[in-house]
Amino acid sequence: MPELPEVETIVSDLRKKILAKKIADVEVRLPRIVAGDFSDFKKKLIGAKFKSIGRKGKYIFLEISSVFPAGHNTSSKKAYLLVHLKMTGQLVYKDKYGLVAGGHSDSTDPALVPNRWTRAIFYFSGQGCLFFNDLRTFGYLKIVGPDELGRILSKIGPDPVLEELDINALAQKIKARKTSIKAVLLDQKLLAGLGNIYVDELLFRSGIRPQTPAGRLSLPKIKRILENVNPLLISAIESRGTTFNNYVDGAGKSGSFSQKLQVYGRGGKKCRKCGSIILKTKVAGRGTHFCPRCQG
DNA sequence: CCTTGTGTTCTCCG
DNA sequence: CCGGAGAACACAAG
Repeated sequence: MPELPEVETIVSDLRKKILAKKIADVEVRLPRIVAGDFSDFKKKLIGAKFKSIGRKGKYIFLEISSVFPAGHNTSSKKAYLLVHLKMTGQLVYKDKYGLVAGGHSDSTDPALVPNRWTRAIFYFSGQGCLFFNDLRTFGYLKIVGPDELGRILSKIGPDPVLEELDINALAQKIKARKTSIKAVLLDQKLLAGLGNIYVDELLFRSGIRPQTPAGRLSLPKIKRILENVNPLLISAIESRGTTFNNYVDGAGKSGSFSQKLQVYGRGGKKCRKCGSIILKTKVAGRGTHFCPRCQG
């Protein structure tokens, strides 16, 4: 599951590889993953370049710069390629297309692209391809203008890696919620970028049980959680993200933060801090892992 | 049956 | 009956 650290790793990888390369062609193998106007999709992309790549929370947006000849009317509004990877989406850049004969592979090895989960391919002039792979096809690609992009990004809360969080204001909001602290932290409208893995890890670091009603936590405890968010995400980015099932970086390689997970996916195993058995339950409809001793 | 991110819809409560 | 909150569902495939 790509969450903020994984998306950040992909974005920084792609910035080094695809910016200012002319898009020679776009192949869409599963039209369903293109949201919005399909004919507009190719029209806007082919012949253009990606001028910059941005991110907020788990949303990725690539600024499209047209490359019309001088004198051509380019006054039309800016366009962006908006990408959401949802649970199993990948964006993988390769210098060369087709490491597999026939351009089709059943291997889950992301080094072997395209494969049967490749949904779209961007071919750059000269050399280089960007593959959008998605096993479960929840992810999408969409051409959006500045207005729509702004509308989407304004619906989600601050990004704890890109912005300084207003801890006091956020703590007040959390205090007002009656649902579990885990459900609150998963809510992208409060804070953008946390998903199931990092919420479990964050609550372990903070010594708080995921099922605790948010409003029953003391303000100091809530602030402690919020102060832990940035360091946790930064350290995950330094490990290039968590590969648990499906995630790979912009070059198709795994992240190593999986080795540093304290609770996620460790149900039944010993807590690395106190030796207690990590419990697995369901909170907010999600698989939830916690240490009964370290987390109150 | 399980896994999960997000958008939508349903249900509950005051 | 309304608004808001929170829960449940839909989506998909292995």
